[in-house]
Amino acid sequence: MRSRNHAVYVISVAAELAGMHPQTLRIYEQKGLVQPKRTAGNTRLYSDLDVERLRLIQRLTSEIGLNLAGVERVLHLEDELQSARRRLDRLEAEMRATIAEVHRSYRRDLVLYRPAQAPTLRRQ
Amino acid sequence: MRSRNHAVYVISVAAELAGMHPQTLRIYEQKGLVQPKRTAGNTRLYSDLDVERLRLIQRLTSEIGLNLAGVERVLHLEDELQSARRRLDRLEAEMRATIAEVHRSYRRDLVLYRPAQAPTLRRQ
DNA sequence: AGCACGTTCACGTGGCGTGAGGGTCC
DNA sequence: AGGACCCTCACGCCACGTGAACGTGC
Repeated sequence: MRSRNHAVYVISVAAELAGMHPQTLRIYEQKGLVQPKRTAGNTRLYSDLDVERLRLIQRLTSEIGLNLAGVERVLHLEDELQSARRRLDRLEAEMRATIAEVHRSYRRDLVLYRPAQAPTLRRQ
Repeated sequence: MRSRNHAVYVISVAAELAGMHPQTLRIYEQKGLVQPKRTAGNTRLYSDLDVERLRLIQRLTSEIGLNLAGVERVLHLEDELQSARRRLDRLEAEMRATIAEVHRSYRRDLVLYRPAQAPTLRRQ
């Protein structure tokens, strides 16, 4: 599965996979929308991730009707939104954990009022 | 300050305030980007909020180069992002409050181990 | 009665996709 | 040596802004 994610394609293949004209891919690179690697001989190499990104751009332009400035902006905003939502989820989990931790700490405190039983209760 | 927020403008004035052509404003309304009120005689009335929105659209199109589909999408995404960030802030505050509440509840529980003092400690 | 509003249509410009021409690499 | 890559230029189409024409409201 590692090797599959590292498959690379020359521009004609990548264009076919994304359903686009090869020249279009060159324009997209020029505008900074995709950054394929290059061989020593300057040939573009598109990864699966690059192709996926191309398909996303394809959707944004043809279905939604964005121009390239819009694609750039929307991709950036969607990244931000996704990261904000991830932070939200993480914070929620953290909140539950912290509250549980507070409960646990008080339970430890409580046993101090019954010193005779403390040793047995305290193990783990 | 209440009345200032309810100022309204006919299309020529609103267009001037936003630095746009009146016809452009009609197109934007047709595309759903702004929704000015109407008089009984069908004349458009733009509020300060409408004008502000027009200025924002102006920035997105002229400075950033979005087309109208992009403006619509970006405005929507920015709304979502803002609401996600607000939720994040609220959740943070709520988290602090909840943890404080847990602490307080345990402090009440603790006094139960000293029934003689409980009545006085319990008030409030 | 006149001016600014309403709508619809037409034109110009610019962004974007597509193709051709010519050079280079495998 | 041939085919696919590289780049640049040119053409065509469509979106958008702007203006004109014509009717309506204040």
